[in-house]
Amino acid sequence: MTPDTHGLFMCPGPDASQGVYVLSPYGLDIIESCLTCKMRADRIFCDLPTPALQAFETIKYATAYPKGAVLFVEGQAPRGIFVLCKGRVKLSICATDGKTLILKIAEAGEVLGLSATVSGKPYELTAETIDPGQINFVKREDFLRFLKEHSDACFKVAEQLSDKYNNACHEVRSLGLSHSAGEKLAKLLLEWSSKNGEAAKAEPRLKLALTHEEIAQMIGTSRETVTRLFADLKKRQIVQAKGSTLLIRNKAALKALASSG
Amino acid sequence: MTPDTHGLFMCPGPDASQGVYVLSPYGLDIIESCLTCKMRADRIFCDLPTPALQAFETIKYATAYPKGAVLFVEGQAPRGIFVLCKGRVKLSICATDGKTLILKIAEAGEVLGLSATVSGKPYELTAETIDPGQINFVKREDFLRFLKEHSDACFKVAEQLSDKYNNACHEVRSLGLSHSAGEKLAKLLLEWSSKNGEAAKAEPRLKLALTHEEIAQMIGTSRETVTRLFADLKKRQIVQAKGSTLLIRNKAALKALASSG
DNA sequence: TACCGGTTGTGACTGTTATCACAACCAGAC
DNA sequence: GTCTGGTTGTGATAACAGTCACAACCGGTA
Repeated sequence: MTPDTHGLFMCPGPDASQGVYVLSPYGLDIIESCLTCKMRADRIFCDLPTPALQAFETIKYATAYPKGAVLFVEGQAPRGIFVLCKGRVKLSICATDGKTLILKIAEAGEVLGLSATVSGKPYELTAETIDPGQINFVKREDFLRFLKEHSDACFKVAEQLSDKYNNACHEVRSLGLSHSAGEKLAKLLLEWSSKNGEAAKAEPRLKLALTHEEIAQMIGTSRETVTRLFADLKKRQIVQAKGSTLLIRNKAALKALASSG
Repeated sequence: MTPDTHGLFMCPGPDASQGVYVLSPYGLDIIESCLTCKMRADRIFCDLPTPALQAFETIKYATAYPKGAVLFVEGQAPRGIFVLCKGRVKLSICATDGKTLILKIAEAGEVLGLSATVSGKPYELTAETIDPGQINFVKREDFLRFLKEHSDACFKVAEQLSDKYNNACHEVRSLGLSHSAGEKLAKLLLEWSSKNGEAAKAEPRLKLALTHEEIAQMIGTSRETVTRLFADLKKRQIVQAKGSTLLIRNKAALKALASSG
């Protein structure tokens, strides 16, 4: 919530030309060069042809971030894009009264601040790291020039933006068309349970990495309501908690809740 | 709500090479060629350099639509993009129980079905014309090829998508961070009143082109609530109705409502 | 004129959820 | 062990808004 200086924690690590992995200030290896990045192929944006990637290499700043760093705040003029290489980032919007809505938890491979950087309008949300990670920053002018010169990158950007739009539409559906908080929570749990290859399992399990407060902010309800809803789900044997992992015992019942309220 | 055959009403008008404007089946002049379109300069997407425009010309189908035509339905595989030249289009999402949420009323110059066409994922919303209009359709394969060949068009697409994302974020904010239906209605009225150069006026006026039912669908509430809210606003002298035009008599009060609830 | 479908206005009732207040709990620091 | 801050659990209360039901209205048409 408290914005830092410029959202830029420069990584003062050793000479980049030496090797691909260098030790960063926050105790994690940082990926110094995109050209040799092992994860590149899996990522929508990063999988560019070599010439584009080389050009990107010259304009990006590889930086390491601590937990809780604010990359940008909603309403700020766009400074540039943030390519999330490692770690997770919380994307939220926030009302004048302090009420916050978490839109999504961005994972590695996503590009943040893209639409604002392209359109020139202010960032429409706030991005805050929730664990230490690495982020490649590119200044707006550099990025726009890069896009004009590399049409394949430009197409990737369109793809990323489509993805984001898709996401936002889902959020709108969930917020606007649900009849109750229970319905929204069920939807969220099902969405979470469909990750990490748990989708097919009859009784998927998932890590509850967020507090009730944060879950409440994701579905636009109050903390107490979330607590009560969880209590109810447990009483009805639909879910079962084991420490911070949640076991979904009755997927069908959860699905019924998600679509009826 | 009832999907038509393919969302394509071919315009059987006279020879396109003859002139720019030809008479369409629905009694409106259609803009046959983008190259000579007078509105081109004002529109985000259409203002392309001549070579790109010429290429676009060869792949687009200029078609006239009646009122109430369904261009595409949420969940359908993307057939292509729809460039809205004239008329308005209602964009909505719809729950299994029939409850509908209107996301926005698209105006001339917007490109519809863009993100689905780019990403290949199903259309995320339903598009339905609300008055007769003209739409240029481009098939998905043609459009993707066009984008690869014309990087300036690709950049325009990124801009359009950014715009759409921005819009969706506003929708999320309004839906997720409002405390009451009154707050959402006030926000909507202020947004409407800031169009058509009425923004600066102390007592802006706006055309109420939608029914209470539709307004309810825009802010995710019930028809009766909208009726009651309007009655309340009138009683408190904040707005005043004159036929189908609404005069905002107390903008400050409306703003207060919009931000506090 | 009377009729009609769609829209708007209004009352009564009910369920959901926000809010406040406080107790219980848990993990880490000391 | 004790303290402490953050999290979770739970009750009481009030307000908001959805729903049903029906009356009133309005514009077009036969």
